Amino acid sequence: MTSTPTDRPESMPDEASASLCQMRAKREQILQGAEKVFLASGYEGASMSQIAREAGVSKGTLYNHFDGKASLFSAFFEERSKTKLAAIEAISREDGPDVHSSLRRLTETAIKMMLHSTSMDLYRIIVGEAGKFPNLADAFWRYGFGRTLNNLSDWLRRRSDAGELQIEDPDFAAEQLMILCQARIVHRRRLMLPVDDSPEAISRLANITADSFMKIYGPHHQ
Amino acid sequence: MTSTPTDRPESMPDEASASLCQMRAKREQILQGAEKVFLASGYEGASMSQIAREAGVSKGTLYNHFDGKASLFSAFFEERSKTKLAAIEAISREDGPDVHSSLRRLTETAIKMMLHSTSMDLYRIIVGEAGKFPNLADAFWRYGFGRTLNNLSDWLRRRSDAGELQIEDPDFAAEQLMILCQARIVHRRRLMLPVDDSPEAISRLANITADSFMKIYGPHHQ
Amino acid sequence: MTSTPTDRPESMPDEASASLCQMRAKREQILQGAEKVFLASGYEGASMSQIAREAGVSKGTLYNHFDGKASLFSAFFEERSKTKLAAIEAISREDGPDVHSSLRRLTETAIKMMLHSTSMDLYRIIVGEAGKFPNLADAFWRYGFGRTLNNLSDWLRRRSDAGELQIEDPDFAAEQLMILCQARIVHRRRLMLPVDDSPEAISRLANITADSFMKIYGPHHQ
Amino acid sequence: MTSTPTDRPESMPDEASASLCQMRAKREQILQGAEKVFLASGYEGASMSQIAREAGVSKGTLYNHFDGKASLFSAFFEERSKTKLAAIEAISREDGPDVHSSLRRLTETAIKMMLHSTSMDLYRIIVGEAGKFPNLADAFWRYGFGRTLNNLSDWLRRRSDAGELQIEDPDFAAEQLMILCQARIVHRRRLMLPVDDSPEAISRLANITADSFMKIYGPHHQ
DNA sequence: TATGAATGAGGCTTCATTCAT
DNA sequence: AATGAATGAAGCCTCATTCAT
Repeated sequence: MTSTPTDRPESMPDEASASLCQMRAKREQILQGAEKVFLASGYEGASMSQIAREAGVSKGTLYNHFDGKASLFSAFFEERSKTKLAAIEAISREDGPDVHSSLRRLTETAIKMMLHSTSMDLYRIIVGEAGKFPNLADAFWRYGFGRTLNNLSDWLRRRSDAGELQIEDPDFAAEQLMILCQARIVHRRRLMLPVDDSPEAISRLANITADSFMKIYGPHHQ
Repeated sequence: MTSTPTDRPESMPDEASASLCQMRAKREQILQGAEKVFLASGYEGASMSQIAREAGVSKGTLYNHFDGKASLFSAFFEERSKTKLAAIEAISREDGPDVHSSLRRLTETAIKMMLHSTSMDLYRIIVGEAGKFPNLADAFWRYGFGRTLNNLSDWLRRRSDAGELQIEDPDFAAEQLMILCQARIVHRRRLMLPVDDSPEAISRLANITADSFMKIYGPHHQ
Repeated sequence: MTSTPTDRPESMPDEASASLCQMRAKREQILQGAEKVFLASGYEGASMSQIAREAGVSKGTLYNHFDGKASLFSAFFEERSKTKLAAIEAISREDGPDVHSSLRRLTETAIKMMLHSTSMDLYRIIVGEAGKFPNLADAFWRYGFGRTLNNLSDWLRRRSDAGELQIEDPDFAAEQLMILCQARIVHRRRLMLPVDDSPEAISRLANITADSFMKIYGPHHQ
Repeated sequence: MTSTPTDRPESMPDEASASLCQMRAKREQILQGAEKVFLASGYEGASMSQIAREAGVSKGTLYNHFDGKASLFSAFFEERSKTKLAAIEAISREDGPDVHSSLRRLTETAIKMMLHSTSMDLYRIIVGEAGKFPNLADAFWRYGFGRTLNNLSDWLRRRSDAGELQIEDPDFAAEQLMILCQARIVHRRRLMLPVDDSPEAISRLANITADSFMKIYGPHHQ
């Protein structure tokens, strides 16, 4: 931001920067191969050869960039959690007057998000491998669920402060909302059970869920 | 030919029954080894040698009783789903006059159930391997979650019919109740995240959850 | 032949003879299973379990009747060489006046004999396993090829003595005749090469072969 | 970029060619181990460990060079059929005036050829495994017997055209000659039967065989 | 730094054989 | 004598990793 336009003039970009670029590129290339294979086969089921083939590099290169299979797996998982996990970010847009319809939009977004294939796959991976890679779940939570919960919690607090909702513990309320969104579809999908996930079904579920949430935290009619 | 009509009426003490007994015993022995190893290492991570060692039988014996690794895994998973998955069964005991306190007991039971180590481990396994063993998730659901949902749904319908609750879709309500129970503790535990699962924390969560459910489906104050 | 009808009256046929019969029957049953499997898969390729299954007996029974796999294989091979290997036996029928047409019948018989599936399979087995079971080839020769050669040699000697053929070494001549019969069809079939083995092709080959033999050993036209 | 137009004109001494050389060497090394073991034990009897040990490489290396046991076996067999199977090639040297003595030389060469240990071993292998590897017999025929037959057939046709022999079907005559050479010694040796294969015995047999052939196809004394 | 051949441990499975019933 | 469960050695193959080029 505050850097002058002539940052790093013409002195050293010859090799160092070029090779750095290439390194980064190769690394990303490898991570893409790793993503494909790990998501498809899990940690134990994946093989370094397969990853190398998928990434279009040699097996040796894998070991030039990462310490080994476990290391590559961790890198892949954290990297992808960071970049590919969706979170409800644009929540401030929902600061309009109608809480109820905002909630309906939010629940629908949340359900779709959790059904998204990458989220699903990462969830399955992390639940399956959490025993072997306990630290990864943290990244998964931080970049995925946790981020959404924070945003949601802030929003709920604001609306509660505004009197539109009656929430004592916004953190917990956010978590309740998110978990309610998992009923019926998301929960079953994680087990690969057959389920109707048509847009209509999702929309219907989102509405009921928002309604339920309003019943819990909506302003009491008295 | 000359046997009386009451030939061995209640049993068959021959060798057949003895050897059958032994077979069953060995099978169970193997399943116990399999359980230990599969729960600890997952499907791919487990090795037949390890299982044989843990079960105290030779590697060959594994193949006398099961067709192979996948078959043993399926048998272990279905068997354990059937026998070890808890479900809320004794729900009719809760047919007392006070719905709210019944619900509190139910939520607490449900949370404890889902936190139980076997349920947890089976959940982690099945989520991780559902892609490779799609039929197993079905067993997991049928013997675990599904059974509880059915029982709960019946109970809710009865109380709704009795006017103590106002529920249109008891199946869905049951699912909402169960999923609400997973907020905060169960959900985090599945990812091996640190969480306060002390009895007090559980009790508190159970109460809040029951309260929330009552807000959704309780009789409207008029 | 000279036995009275009351041979072995009623004294001992109870168990001993009955059990002896059963033993023989089981043995034969096993040998049939062994034949099927060994012919299909060779010695190393066959498994005792497979043989037991095919024979309809338990694996243990195999070891009650034979010392082990090698022993069973030897027994099967010798037994089948003895009973199933065809040899040109009814050669004296060919003592009619016309040597040439007798020869044509003989060559056709010989070719068909060597093409017969059991002969073929036994030949393939013994050539493949001769290194491991050197003694078996002897049985194969004695009951198969050798027997035919002897018969043929005798016949040739007789016709030579009768002046119809001019043969100095009937043993060798017999061998030449038999080996000439293997040209074109038999030889190729042993290698599983595609070949026309229709009755017409066989008949044609038999004729040419007989003609060739007559050219070698027929009475010189003077 | 700055390379002269005569950049590496006749070879490519880079790493590529060096590593290619090494690959070929290792491959040959493996094939030698395979040859030793397969010839001694047959396909099923051979073990990959044994081959690796005999070849002086690790078991894994076998699989870097060949797809598996069957693949290695095929490669070994075709390779050895191509390079080690003898065929009567220098047959045109026999275009001298004396057909009979040429034939005697040919028969002796043929008998020795077929008795040669590699031919024998390959024959035994292919007859034993032709059921499992049908395509290999083809290679065996093409590089061994078939090649000789072709050469011989051409030669016979020439001598027949020259009026020295009277042959209508040179292909078949060639096959008869070759098969006649297998009487007595070759045929028995394939079954590992004891046989006198001294040079004198071979020479005697060769002469008789040539004589017999001349009786069939020699110019008719009129 | 990129390559990919080499390694050898270890995985799943089959097999001949034994032995208690 | 018949059974078939148990055994453990051995078979084929794959894998993560190393290292010379």
